[in-house]
Amino acid sequence: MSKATIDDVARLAGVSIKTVSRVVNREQNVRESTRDRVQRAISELNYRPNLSARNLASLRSHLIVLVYDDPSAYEIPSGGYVIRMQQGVLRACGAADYELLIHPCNYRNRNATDKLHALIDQVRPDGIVLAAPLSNMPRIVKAIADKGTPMVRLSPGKENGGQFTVVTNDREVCAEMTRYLVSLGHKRIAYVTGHPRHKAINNRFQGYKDGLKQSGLPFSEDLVIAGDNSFNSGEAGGDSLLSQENPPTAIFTANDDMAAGVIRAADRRGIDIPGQLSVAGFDDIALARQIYPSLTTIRQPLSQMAEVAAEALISDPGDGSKLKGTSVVPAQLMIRESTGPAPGD
Amino acid sequence: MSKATIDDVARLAGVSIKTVSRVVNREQNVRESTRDRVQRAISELNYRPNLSARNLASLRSHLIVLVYDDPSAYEIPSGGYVIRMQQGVLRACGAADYELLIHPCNYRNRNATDKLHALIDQVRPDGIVLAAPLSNMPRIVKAIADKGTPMVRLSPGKENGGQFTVVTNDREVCAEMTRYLVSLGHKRIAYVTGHPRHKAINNRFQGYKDGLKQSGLPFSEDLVIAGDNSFNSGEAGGDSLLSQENPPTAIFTANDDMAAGVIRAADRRGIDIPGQLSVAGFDDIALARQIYPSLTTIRQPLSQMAEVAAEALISDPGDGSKLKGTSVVPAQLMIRESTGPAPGD
DNA sequence: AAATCTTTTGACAACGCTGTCAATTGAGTT
DNA sequence: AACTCAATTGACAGCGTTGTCAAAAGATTT
Repeated sequence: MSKATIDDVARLAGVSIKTVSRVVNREQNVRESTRDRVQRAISELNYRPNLSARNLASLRSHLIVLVYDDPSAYEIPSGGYVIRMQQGVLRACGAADYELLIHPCNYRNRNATDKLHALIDQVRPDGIVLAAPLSNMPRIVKAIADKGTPMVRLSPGKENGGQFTVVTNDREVCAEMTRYLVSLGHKRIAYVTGHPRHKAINNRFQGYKDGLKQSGLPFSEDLVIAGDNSFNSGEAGGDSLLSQENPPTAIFTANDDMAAGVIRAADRRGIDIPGQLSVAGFDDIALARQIYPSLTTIRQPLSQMAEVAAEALISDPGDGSKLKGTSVVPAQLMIRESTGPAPGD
Repeated sequence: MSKATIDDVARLAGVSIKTVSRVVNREQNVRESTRDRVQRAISELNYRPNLSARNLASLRSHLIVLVYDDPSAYEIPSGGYVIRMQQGVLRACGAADYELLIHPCNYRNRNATDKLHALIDQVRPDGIVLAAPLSNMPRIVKAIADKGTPMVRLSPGKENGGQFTVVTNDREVCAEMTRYLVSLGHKRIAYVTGHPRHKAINNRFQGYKDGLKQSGLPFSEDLVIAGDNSFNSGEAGGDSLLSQENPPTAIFTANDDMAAGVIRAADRRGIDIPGQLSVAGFDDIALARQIYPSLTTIRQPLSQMAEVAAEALISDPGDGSKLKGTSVVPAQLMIRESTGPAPGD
């Protein structure tokens, strides 16, 4: 039932509240002996500084906000994505006695920016971690920047809007995946693109093309199908590709959901994976390990990216000195069962 | 760049700050005309009350905390579960201008309760939504209750620890699923149990037994396999059941992950689902709709439960009058492709 | 021992709001 | 018109911190 305040601690330790404040905030110039005395009083009373009072009196709120595309706007919540980012931010918060407030943001909504403004005005967070695809929407970025709240963008591309941005090497790693498929003997490697709204999607497609070029293979429009990131569009794309006269021996998709769709399409046609067809995705969603065959894919280091972002916000002294440039956290190839040597190779 | 304060609004509207406060808090006894004037000033200045100041001055913090078992403690984050609860709480928060703070709690950790206490002391939330399985751990419940913070427990069972509890009818709905399988002609219906730590798991098992009894079918230990909620344990359980001399024609598992494992085991043996084997799970994770055949399962109304919980906390006037008893939100059977008539029926 | 400088400490005013309680206003009565 | 009572409004003191600035205490130099 404790609700010890700084006054209680000061009284018990026989010092002024200001000195207690100094100890709590790890300030310089407190005699070792008094610091000890205060520390003892703090733990005896189980004192914890009230966040609201701190926030009100100082410029730091000890609050980080994670803003991400509202998953409830989709039929199937792509929860894994969000959870992993949350975990990353929470790791950084936990290490620094910060708390995390979450704010799904539906950018399709007219009042999305109003809500962001309201949030910022009301809670005055020390920083905002802005997830993709919002991090690539000028309207959203501007809404936050206008308020002057420190922000870190999580982005799959290299582009930088002036704020500190944590990125992955989507393009490079997709080229790597493509080269890997080539190294298995595949010559006809198809690609299913995703929803062009996501910047990442283009980077991945570029990476696919880079990989072909680097391997000396020709790029062919016939082997590219437009999907929209959904399982269903992957299934449709797979159907379309596999019904060609000269079907591809490998299909690389811009995300795992679509890869799962491709696998289902192949399943229904009795096509063996990876014997007759190799399939690779992107994301490493939980499903990737659970389907049969398990899916070769690319894992975005979402949780590390979010952690790096939150750390930067927390450790910034307030002048933005830690919030400059770009930090690259590399993605990783996850080779599993769905890819294998090209048939007859 | 707005940072209008209540003083600015008061000045512009030509009233005292107290009157502005009254308007903001929708108090009675403000003349219509002054209310209008204040409202106009508020929207002109884009004023939003500072949350910390409110929190400090009043007993309400406009903050809800969602506490759940730390999913990062597992290998495969069971994110869907958490996301859905978050969505429910957020719905209630959005409707009432509340913010959501999330707090994963690793109960295996010695200092889990300390962290909870720290959180409560620091942010003084208006309420805590406590998710299962934490909601059934006396140590955790007590840690929160000791601080006097209003709390609502989300629980799969009927038990009630003295706090307001939002529950599902796990047991009843599992009996219903069992009866449904019987109605399809199945006589040998196996069951894969989950990790006994979760109270829900026992309720589900009881429901399975209830269903058998209600259908006049005998219960047999031979048809029960112990799993641990993981995909792998489901696969192992499936293998074991399907290698019996007289294998079951239907397998009901305590969660979807294990059901997916069973399906994989059947796949590998070339057993057709639902032709030769019906499989039913519990949870309705995203995977359930994505695998082939799609999974018949039971959907917990997690998001509604969380919403009901948060609403109760938000609407409680502070005397706990809204925080009594138990509220049941029924779960729902999701009949899909993985169940069908018993072979030869 | 006095003078100077540095380190350590404390008094007190914010921070932006709500609660309390008293003052003012307006309506209804006599 | 004076009086009563309810509705409306405002003054002011907190809420628990931190920032500012000055005072006190030590350390160093002369």
